[in-house]
Amino acid sequence: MKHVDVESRRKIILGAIVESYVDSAVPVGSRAISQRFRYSVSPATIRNVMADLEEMGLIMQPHTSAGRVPTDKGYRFYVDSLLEPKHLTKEEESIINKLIHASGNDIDYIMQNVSKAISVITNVAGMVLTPRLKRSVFKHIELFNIDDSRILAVIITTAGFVKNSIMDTDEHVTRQELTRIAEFLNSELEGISLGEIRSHLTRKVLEERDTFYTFLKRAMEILSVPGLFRADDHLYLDGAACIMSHPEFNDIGKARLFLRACEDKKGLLSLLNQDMEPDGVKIHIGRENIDSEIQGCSVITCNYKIDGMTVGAIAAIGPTRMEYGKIISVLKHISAELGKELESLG
Amino acid sequence: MKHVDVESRRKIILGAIVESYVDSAVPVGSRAISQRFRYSVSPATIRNVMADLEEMGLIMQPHTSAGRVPTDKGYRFYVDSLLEPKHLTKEEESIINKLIHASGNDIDYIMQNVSKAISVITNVAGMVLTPRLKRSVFKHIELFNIDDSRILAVIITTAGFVKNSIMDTDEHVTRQELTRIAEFLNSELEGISLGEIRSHLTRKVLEERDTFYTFLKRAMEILSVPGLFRADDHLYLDGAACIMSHPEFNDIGKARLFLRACEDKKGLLSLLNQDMEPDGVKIHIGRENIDSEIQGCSVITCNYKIDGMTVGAIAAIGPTRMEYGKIISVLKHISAELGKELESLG
DNA sequence: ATATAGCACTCTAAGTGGTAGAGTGCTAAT
DNA sequence: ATTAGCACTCTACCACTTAGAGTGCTATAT
Repeated sequence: MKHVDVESRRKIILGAIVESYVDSAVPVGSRAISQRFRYSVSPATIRNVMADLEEMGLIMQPHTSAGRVPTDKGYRFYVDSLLEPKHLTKEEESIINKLIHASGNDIDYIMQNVSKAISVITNVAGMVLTPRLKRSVFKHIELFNIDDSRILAVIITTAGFVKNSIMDTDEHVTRQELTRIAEFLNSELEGISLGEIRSHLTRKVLEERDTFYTFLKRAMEILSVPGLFRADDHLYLDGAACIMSHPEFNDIGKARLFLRACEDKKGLLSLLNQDMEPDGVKIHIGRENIDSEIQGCSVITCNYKIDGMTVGAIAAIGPTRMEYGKIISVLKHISAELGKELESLG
Repeated sequence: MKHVDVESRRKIILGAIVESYVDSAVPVGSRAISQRFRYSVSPATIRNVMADLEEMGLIMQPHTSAGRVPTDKGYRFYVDSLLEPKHLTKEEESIINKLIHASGNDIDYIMQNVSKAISVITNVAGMVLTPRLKRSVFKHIELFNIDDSRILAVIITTAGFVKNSIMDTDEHVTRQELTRIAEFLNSELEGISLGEIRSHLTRKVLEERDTFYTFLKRAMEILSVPGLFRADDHLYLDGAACIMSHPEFNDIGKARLFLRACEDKKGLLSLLNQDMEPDGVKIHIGRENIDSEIQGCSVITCNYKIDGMTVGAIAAIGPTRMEYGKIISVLKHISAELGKELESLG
């Protein structure tokens, strides 16, 4: 630390400030940093560097005679440039794995446990976006009458998801006809993602206008029931309570805003959806979030995959002052484990 | 008010204290009560009555020179003996009905909207317990292979709920055999509640030991897959944020306890389950709740029915200081509307 | 040229004392 | 039985003080 160039020293000290502040939630002063390096540099020197960092907008003082606190920009720099991957402890891994893999084969239950796992390990709120059906691949459809005017359709995807939907029909469709339609669809749609089914069939109708027309049209009608492919975008959230243990939510007003944002779900949903495309971990710090209600918060998201295909996302949301390194590792790990678990169901 | 017997006067004043406190969250003094009755009795008289009520344990003083606050016992007396039914406004009814009936035929969405309706109208948290499958009546089952080693079972109930489950089999079961089993079950189980299916079949096996034995046994095996009748006890919760606007949660510690209790769900779940049996509205005040975490809170629950059969429950949870009259009316109304909505899906 | 010690300065958090106001209980009068 | 009057109690609020943490600047040492 004694003889390094000014650039490296700034980085080292910024890192120390961020880590110390994340750890203690108290503005960190020059003395504390100096101590952290066993007084190999004096507080006065640290103060000079701090003045630079403040000028660069990476840290700030809540008031004149307080220590420094990282700004959003400071966190961003920390996250982008000097964050080191943090390994999970054996214990943590085992808690996570237990929660995920002991869930039986009920998707709902798995999702609940995953969001709980995130929040328990990271001490911020955990979220999970259910696997998008649209991104799943068609495997099998079954159609049958449940009474004179209603048909039940059951679709199974390669990943083992089952989606069913009841539709009303004006005219009675015979069992034979339903079987024929199902057989046709089964051979026709194999390997197509659910999101593409409608456009695929429309194309087919145009191509084979004469031969199959009425038959195809009926199949289309059946599949066009609303709800069959409706985005099944359930958002699981857990650990909103443990957020309250962070001092930034001592102000009850902020706590309420945060909870409201969590309950609203629309904003978070769109954020997760938008973050699903690029692979890997995405980080949104403080004011970078469009959603004004959760400024002062950071959101870290990560997609998860089944058989190499992104189908959903998990996330952690908490105060800007969060353990970025740890949370990133946790999300990566959970994303992988969740993928495995879902594949094993398929 | 001037010339009534002492007993009635006590009741009237207790009622006034409760209502005033519920309204303002401020300990109510003798002056305020006197004013409430246009000074037809003087503060001094009120004080005498208050001293009696305090001795009876119905009200208490936070400190010597403060007004009075109802105790749990006071609320209980108020709720049991002097609560008058409160009618909802047209607006409120229309908001509720819009939320419930505009939900399409997706159960998940309906439940979400019902819990939101409760919390929006009552300004405390709303909860809904999904319809218990076990209490639903069997209508139809369909079985088919999805691949060599797995079978998909789809059960439909008279109320129109669909439940499906995938089961692994050691040996391949042919399509013909599945059809025969399904036909058998369809004729055998009609009108039986899902909860009774297993015992019904066990009895059957014993009765017809010789003729059908292996056939029945296979049917049993298929139906005994875990998860097919597993309690589908999803608990929907909404409005945890609006709880924070009540002054009793200004203490962040209490807020955290409350949130934790809401997230834990186990306690609430068992409370709702236990309250499902008796018909109508049930009220749990403060320390009456076993769950120590939500002491200081009250829970009001109400069952709901499909075709006269109780299948689930709704509830409101908030600080002890809540608008009992209004919330009771809201839950009654929503219970009825939810029942209607679910019947219309069946 | 860089690092450090020393010092004056600033600001907060916490504690102190004093006051106004709300509410009570008791007693005596109606 | 009811009420007016009064002494008493307790809280909430305000102004004020003080200790302590942290800073920036300057002069000195390396």
